[in-house]
Amino acid sequence: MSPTRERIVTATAGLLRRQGYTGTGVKAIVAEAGAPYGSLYHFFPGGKEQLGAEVIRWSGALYAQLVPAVFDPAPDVASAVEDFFRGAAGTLRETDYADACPIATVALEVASTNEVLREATAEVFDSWTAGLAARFAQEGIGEDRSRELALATLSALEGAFVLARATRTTEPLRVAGDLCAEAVRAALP
Amino acid sequence: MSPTRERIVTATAGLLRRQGYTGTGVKAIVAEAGAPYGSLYHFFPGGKEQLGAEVIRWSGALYAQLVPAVFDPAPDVASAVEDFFRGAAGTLRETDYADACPIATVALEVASTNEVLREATAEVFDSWTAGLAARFAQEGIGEDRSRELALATLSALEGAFVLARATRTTEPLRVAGDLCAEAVRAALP
DNA sequence: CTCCCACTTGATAGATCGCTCTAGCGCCAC
DNA sequence: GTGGCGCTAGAGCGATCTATCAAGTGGGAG
Repeated sequence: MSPTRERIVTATAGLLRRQGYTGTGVKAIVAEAGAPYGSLYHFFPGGKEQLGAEVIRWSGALYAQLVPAVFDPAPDVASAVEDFFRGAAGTLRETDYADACPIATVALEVASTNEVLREATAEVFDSWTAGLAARFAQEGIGEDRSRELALATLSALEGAFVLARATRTTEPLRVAGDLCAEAVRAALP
Repeated sequence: MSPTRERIVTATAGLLRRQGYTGTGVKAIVAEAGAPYGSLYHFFPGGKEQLGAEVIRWSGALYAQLVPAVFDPAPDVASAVEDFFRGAAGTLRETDYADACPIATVALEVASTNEVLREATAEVFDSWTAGLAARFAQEGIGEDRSRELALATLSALEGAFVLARATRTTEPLRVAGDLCAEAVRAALP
């Protein structure tokens, strides 16, 4: 793939994560990417919306890789959940509470205003849920219960991100992580 | 208070909830409020930012009233938590997945871009946390544990809103509500 | 070499952004 | 009636938004 196109995608991903969709201008994207203005419309003839949809899915796939990266080395699945929340807290602090979920801000913005982008965010959340549920099922938890735990864990994580970024504390991530880890532990056979 | 000023505040609250801060133009606000353009700047000389900060706090105070409204008639505090999530799910469905948290979208948008508005959202989240924690403490749960449960419950609720609006399902609210209610039940003396 | 096409470049269109400004309306005090 | 004032009313400013466009660059195929 063209390096320019790649730079546009990664630059947009960073901007969407921090400022959301409507808050990110095309001008800011090409400036951040160091790309000429016309190149963006060469690679993304659908404009900002097409670029946004692709970046949402790209960020979603990238973030999904964190699940095996954290769960594989963990001693058990419950402490993996704890590690996941703890790692997110660390990233948040290191980036001055900027880098949390790459798509949550956009998801809320577009949920009632842009069906194309809303579907992209829904796909990503579904894939994350499925990935997490598979991990739980792998430990012997029933399929339905695994899916419930995955949804609840993802909800707690996303919500903790909201509170943490607003209040500039990582406390929500700690207590939400403990709550989920405990629930997972209790569900283990 | 002037009825025009009040209409501007309520109209802005509705728009911020659905479309966020950057996605809501001043023109859209005055159109929705049926108010003349100049009136907005008469009542809010600080412009869009001042209006936004006031609306965040106003919506926060309004939403805080839901806690006693749901918790008072409930048989016990754990089922009150369940009722809260169930009620949110009902509202979400009735409004075509538009009306969830009145400030979450704005909170994520401004967390790294506007300190004035970020502080307003932080204040609201803090007040909600305190209100919820007081309810738990009232039932004999220790002060620290009450605060933890309040933070975790609020996190789960906010995150479930994100997933629910994106995927257009109320399932996240159900499982997150169950998780929190169970945790509260376990913490009761 | 020439031709071709993917890609770069930036000026610019047309719409919309937040905001300011002047003008005037309607009500109350005097 | 007259003056003052809270509020209404909307034209219009400069800036910024997304998107388009024509022109140009560069490298590989023939």
